[in-house]
Amino acid sequence: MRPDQRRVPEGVIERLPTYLNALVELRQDGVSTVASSRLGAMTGVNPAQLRRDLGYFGYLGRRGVGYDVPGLVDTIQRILGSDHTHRLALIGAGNLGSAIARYRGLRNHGFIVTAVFEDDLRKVGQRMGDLIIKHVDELERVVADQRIRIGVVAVPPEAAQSVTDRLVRAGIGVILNYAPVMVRVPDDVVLHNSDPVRELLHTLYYLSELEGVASS
Amino acid sequence: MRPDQRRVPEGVIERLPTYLNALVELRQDGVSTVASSRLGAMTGVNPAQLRRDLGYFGYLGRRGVGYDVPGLVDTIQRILGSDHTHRLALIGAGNLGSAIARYRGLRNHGFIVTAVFEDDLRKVGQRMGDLIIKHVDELERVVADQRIRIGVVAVPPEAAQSVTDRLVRAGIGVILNYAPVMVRVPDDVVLHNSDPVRELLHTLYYLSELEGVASS
DNA sequence: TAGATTGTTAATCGATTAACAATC
DNA sequence: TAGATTGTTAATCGATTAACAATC
Repeated sequence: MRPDQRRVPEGVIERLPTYLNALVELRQDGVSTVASSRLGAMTGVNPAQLRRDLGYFGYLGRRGVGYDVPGLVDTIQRILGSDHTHRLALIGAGNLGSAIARYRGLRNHGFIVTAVFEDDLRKVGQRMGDLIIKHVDELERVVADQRIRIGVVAVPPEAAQSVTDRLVRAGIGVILNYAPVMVRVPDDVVLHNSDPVRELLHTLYYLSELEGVASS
Repeated sequence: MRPDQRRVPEGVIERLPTYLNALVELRQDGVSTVASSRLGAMTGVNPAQLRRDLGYFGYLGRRGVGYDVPGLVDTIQRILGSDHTHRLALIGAGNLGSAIARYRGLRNHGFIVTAVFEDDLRKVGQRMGDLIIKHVDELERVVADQRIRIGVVAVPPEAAQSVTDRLVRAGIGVILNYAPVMVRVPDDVVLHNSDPVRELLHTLYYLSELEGVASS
């Protein structure tokens, strides 16, 4: 088993987008080469770990010099798959949906919302940015026609599971769920439940700890 | 050092909200007692790990019986600090801000948005739910008056760091940042950067892997 | 060449899991 | 009591870090 075929730990994959952010920043500033110590300081990662992480993908720095910034940007984008554009289907044209559609970070990383779906007939047919809001019944057809592989769920909690099931049936590969319920998907679909409450509860613990709240 | 004074690993804290969700569900269904095997199956956590996690807080189940559902709900809420209500300051009254203010999950877990701030004078003075949108210049005063300790940043990326700095100066303890930039805070402030793009990039990797895209 | 920084080995650390005596 | 399930020990696993020879 060659090193670049070894299974890559999930922690490594989670750190790649962080590296990418820092590297894009460096590239904008015209920096052509970066040492693991500097990139580590920028991202809060131990330099040894950073070198090891990059090693998983067989990416080579130059001893005594460091890593080539543009080259590493390209490499990480290729590893993550963000070196080409991805079409997103957005389900839910409420406040959250509008916020997502408008989100600049998405376009910068090659994500383009190419279809928006809604249940509410008053919204169907209206514009959202360059797109016309479609009825959710068209979901399967449009997803297939446009060969969309990523779905973003931004509907009320009651509707989240049924929308998710439709996306799965339509053959989508990745679902990002922003509804405040956990949804379930088959094993072959990649799911990310984004629950702000869970994040808040999690940080809350550290708040109490910081303030030294007695537990008795 | 007694076991309940040992430092609790971060992974444990991250799992607590998941346990809490499942337990609340069980409680709604009138289940009074649950074994680690069942709760583990519901949450995707190994039963042994679950028992160990609860052990960190000195919480005791009953051998041969399991864990008391309402008791465990109370205990986890107390550990996380969600056994009493928390006031939130929301900064940014755009689409994202509106979505957050309306988010039901928050109120269910004791989080109440009690102040909304905006930069845009056209929005200042308007209503959002029961609240009047305030100008961001009032932030420090209102946060101090209402003794708010949690701030949620939902402003455009350019404004995120300066808003964060104001929150820090106002003495806030926890900041949830939903703007698509990393912001920096002093060590004594708990920060959570919620970057949807990072989540997307991360899931994207698994999509390519699933589809067996060749890397050469 | 001399200085810098990598790639990688070995050591450390911590988290996860299996197993089982204790006990409800 | 017999069956069930905990709390906890010991074993495993994997990730992180320090250290340094290789090398630009």
